[in-house]
Amino acid sequence: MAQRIQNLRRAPTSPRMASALDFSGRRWALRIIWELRVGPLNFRALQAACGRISPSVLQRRLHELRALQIIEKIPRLGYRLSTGGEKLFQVLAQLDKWSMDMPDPVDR
Amino acid sequence: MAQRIQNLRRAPTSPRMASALDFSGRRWALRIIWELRVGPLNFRALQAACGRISPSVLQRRLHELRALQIIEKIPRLGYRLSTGGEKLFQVLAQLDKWSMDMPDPVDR
DNA sequence: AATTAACGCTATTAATATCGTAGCAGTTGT
DNA sequence: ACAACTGCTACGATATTAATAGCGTTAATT
Repeated sequence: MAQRIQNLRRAPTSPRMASALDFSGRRWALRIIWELRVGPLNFRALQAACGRISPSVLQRRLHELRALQIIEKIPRLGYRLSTGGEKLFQVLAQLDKWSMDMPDPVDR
Repeated sequence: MAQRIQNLRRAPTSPRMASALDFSGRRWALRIIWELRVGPLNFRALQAACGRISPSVLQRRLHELRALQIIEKIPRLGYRLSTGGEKLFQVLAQLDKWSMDMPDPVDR
């Protein structure tokens, strides 16, 4: 019963938030945004910046990020954050601050 | 050369931020935190709140989230956000705002 | 006290995602 | 012409997640 009351009070997760969280849960998705924070990077530079991302996944994420209009492709410079992407970066900047006094990482 | 200069200027991603991003990239990780925003939920309620998470993954994430001290287990109420978890929730609240004028979701 | 229901969680196999490597076709620079 | 670099694809191996069933325990109901 206490459970039932709690569920009634709970505002359900919006579909947009659900898909934002879903997308964030795909590997490397947020990292790619983070690596683009300072300026545009091309495919191979982005690959190097991420460390150990495989090119196939990078390619998938870049498509997805473009579909979400978070990044855009520039003819000779590679990829850069869009206006909406910059806003999302602000969120990650908060995460960066949070991570500073975060406990030690946990393996998979 | 322009690339080289850019790399020099770029502050490299800190190890903590890297692992925070890595963890965020595990499926359902952020969603679980989000579902705990209003109050504690037990295992099965969390499972229902997330929609289609499998119990084995939920169990893994709960362990990981506890190791990161983001959530804590309470004897009869289930799981709730810790103090650090609440801070992380603030970050997700920003993401929620961002998601409101986000383009339509993208399939896998 | 007995029964029922809910609980947290594990086990198992199938489906899917990601990795790691090699390499191709096009462009750029020498 | 040539070499180096580019974005990107193909491929088989590995890792992660899904989906379902169900076990042992606890709590509530009768």
